[in-house]
Amino acid sequence: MARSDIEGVRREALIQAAIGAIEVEGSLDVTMAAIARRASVSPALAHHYFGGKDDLMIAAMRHLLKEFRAGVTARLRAAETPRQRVGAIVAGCFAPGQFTAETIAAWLVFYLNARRSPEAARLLAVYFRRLESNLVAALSPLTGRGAARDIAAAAGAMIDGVWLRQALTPKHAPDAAAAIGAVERFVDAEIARCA
Amino acid sequence: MARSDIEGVRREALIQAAIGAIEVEGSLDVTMAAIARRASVSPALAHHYFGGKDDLMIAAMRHLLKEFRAGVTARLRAAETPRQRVGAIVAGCFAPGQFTAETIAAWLVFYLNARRSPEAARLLAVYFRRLESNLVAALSPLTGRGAARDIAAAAGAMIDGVWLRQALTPKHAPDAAAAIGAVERFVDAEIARCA
DNA sequence: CTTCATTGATTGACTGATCAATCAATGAAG
DNA sequence: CTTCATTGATTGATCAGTCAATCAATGAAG
Repeated sequence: MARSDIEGVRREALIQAAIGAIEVEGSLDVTMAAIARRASVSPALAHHYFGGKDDLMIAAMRHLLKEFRAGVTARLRAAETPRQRVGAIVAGCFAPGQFTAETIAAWLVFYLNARRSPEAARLLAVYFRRLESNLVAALSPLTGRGAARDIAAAAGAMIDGVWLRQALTPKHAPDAAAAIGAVERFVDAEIARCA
Repeated sequence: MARSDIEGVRREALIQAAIGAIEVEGSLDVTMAAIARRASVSPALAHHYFGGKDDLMIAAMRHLLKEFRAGVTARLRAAETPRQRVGAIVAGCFAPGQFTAETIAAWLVFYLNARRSPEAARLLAVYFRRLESNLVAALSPLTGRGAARDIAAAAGAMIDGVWLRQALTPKHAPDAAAAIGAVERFVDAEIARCA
């Protein structure tokens, strides 16, 4: 492997290890040693590349955010009608990579962390704003701008709620189809109310 | 103060202090020293009454659960029609004591903790089961048992989602009326679908 | 093709701080 | 005098972060 690639590989491995450790532990209270062990490097190396634990956590969060956004935008590009665009966003929220108990637990951890870390709060705010403005844009042609805002807020809450419940019932495998169905039914009902 | 009351007073104070500390910190990673300081006692006393940190956390969680349940059952007793019973449950979820950013943060912390603590998971499971069965019982006369189950699950998810969003936007004070309105609109629409 | 200096990767050992938990001692109420 | 509440001091463990020292790859000079 070319030497210039090593840094990228290590950073990636450490970020994945951090997310994995957070998922398993259900808390940001994971040791650098545990993360480093997962990435098969020494704890010192994690500090070498990320400076400190906080920076690694922010990097891990940014990674999750980026993955999520990529899934949504890919689905949005394939959509043609406004209603399909709404469906694309909903489906993106329950994509196989996103809708697992472990990933959701990691999201929750980051949510809570945002209460303490301004940087984490800023990242999450950007994510929420993008998701909501995507939804509003997709809904506006169907319901008008004002109603679109209300529906987007409610649908967003419902999506988060389904996520949350899923994270807490590790007995059942996440049922993405049922989740999407519930949210879509809600959206359809709300659109009908505006027609 | 009678000597026999002291223990109860201290336990109560320590539980409240624990919840307060968790709310502020947004994590179970609060020190016994910080909790004890909030309760104006020494750290050693907290251990004396609760045995260990885990036990104190479980006690705090149990306390939150009990408060929540008391609010819902009080509202349920005042309801007369099935639809009113549904409304009572929804309103109970957004009661002033429950629907604050700090309390919600504490709930989230306990949620995540349930991934690690079997006792916490058991307590949460009881809470979920009760809430859902209350909802199903209230909805069944209106929609039939099968549909009631589906609607209860979706409404529960929506309630949790509204909670979650609220915990993450500490800028806005929680708007209980809007939250109740959104959930009730959803429930009404779902009931209408079954009529 | 060698040699060797440079640079980045990597680590083990260490440190200072923090924290849960313990315990023996104190003191007040009955 | 007995019992229980209460605490200060202490301990052992854990962890983030540091540092000086190796190791390995690259490339330039001869």
